Amino acid sequence: MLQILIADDHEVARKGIRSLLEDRPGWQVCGEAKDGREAVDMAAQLDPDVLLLDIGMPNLNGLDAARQILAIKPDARILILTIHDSEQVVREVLAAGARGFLLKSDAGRDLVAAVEALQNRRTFFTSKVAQMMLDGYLRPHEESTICDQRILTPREREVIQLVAEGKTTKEIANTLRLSVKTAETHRTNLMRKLDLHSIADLTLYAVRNGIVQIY
Amino acid sequence: MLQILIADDHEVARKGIRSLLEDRPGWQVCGEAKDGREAVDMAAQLDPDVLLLDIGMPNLNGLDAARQILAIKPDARILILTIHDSEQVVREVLAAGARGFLLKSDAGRDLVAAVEALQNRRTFFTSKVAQMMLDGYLRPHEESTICDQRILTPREREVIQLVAEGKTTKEIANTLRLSVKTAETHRTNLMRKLDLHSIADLTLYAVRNGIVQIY
DNA sequence: TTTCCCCTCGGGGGAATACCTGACTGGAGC
DNA sequence: GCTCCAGTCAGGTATTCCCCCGAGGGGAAA
Repeated sequence: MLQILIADDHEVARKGIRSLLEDRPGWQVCGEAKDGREAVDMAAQLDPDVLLLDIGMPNLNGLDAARQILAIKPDARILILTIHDSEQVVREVLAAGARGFLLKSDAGRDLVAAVEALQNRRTFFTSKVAQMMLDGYLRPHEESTICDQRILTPREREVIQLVAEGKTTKEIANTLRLSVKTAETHRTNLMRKLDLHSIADLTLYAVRNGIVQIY
Repeated sequence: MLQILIADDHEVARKGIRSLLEDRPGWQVCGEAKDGREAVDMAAQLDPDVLLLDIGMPNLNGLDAARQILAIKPDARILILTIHDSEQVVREVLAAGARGFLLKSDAGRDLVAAVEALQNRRTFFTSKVAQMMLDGYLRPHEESTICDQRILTPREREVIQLVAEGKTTKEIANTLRLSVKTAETHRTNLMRKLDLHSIADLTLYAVRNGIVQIY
């Protein structure tokens, strides 16, 4: 039985995905997470075979969640679901180690095929993205904008997302199970690295770089 | 001689607009402002007949700038230039007292005609917007999202924009020529009105409601 | 006129931030 | 072995934020 975990912050999206999958014999949705952090925790507990992760989620976005999940479960096959399809996003998805990339607009048509591909340890990419990869595969990599991996460490990306979501240092420490001082240290390091000097600056940086979702 | 003031945060945009206008006999670009605040100051000093204001500008956006300019120069004719064309934006533009609305994508074709219309004390609206107004003119007004006029006072909108742009209280006080305490008061009032409790929350609110530009 | 509201400014105080120091652990890479 | 770095935690200090309080002027609306 193929165990599938769904992570999306919108319940309707989760239910919609579930409905597309659960009448399929041999497949079972073993859990639903409403953000990336829950997805990581549930992945550790439930050990799903395939994970469907939305990118734009509160607390921890889908890309960082994918990285964390693959660090503890290298065999997990991850399909990224998103509404965005820029080349930069695709690069980040691939760099995060995901096996598939599906636009939500294509999910109704292609979701079963995508999960089937991952089940058989193949990859799956939305047609538009597949074409994009063929067109621009050898183009020089531009600077990364979303969830920048070169500058920020994974922990720092987690912290900046929570900062930008309006959480206080104490809340961040609780969420990440850290001391307040450690959360402060990460925030300080972020500011030094990015040459920013206030919460508002960090928030704008996160918004501009897609680390948090606006809507 | 028709005196024209241009306000846009991008120099290339200002030069482009200027080039479209300055070979026209009887017209003169009397100044260029790089944000709304400069536009207000220059409008008071230069007393232009027609003002071309971009909406998305730092420090003070084009809509609030239009309101301030019309408060001190009721005869000024204002043309709003923007890349957005949602119905909500159009409503806000009209409510601000602008005489015209031109999409930047149409500027090359229609800018001269638009300024000509304002010169003759007529209005001008991008064709797409004109159609939109005909279609939906009598539809019930939805809640305002951009530069919300019902909840926030003009001063408060100025403050929240500066807060969300990462400025410190001291910088805000200097920009608005206020005491630090007054800037604090406005920030506090904003937080109470909006039920927000941190700079990051205010920033996200401003981003979500289009008070600041993200890109 | 009276009553609002907006704008302005101040005091005070507790909390949080910004920035510095130093230190320990563990893992990855040399 | 060693270095390097991410991650963890702590102390200290100056600054800023956040939220009370009060107060006065001015303009618009009742």
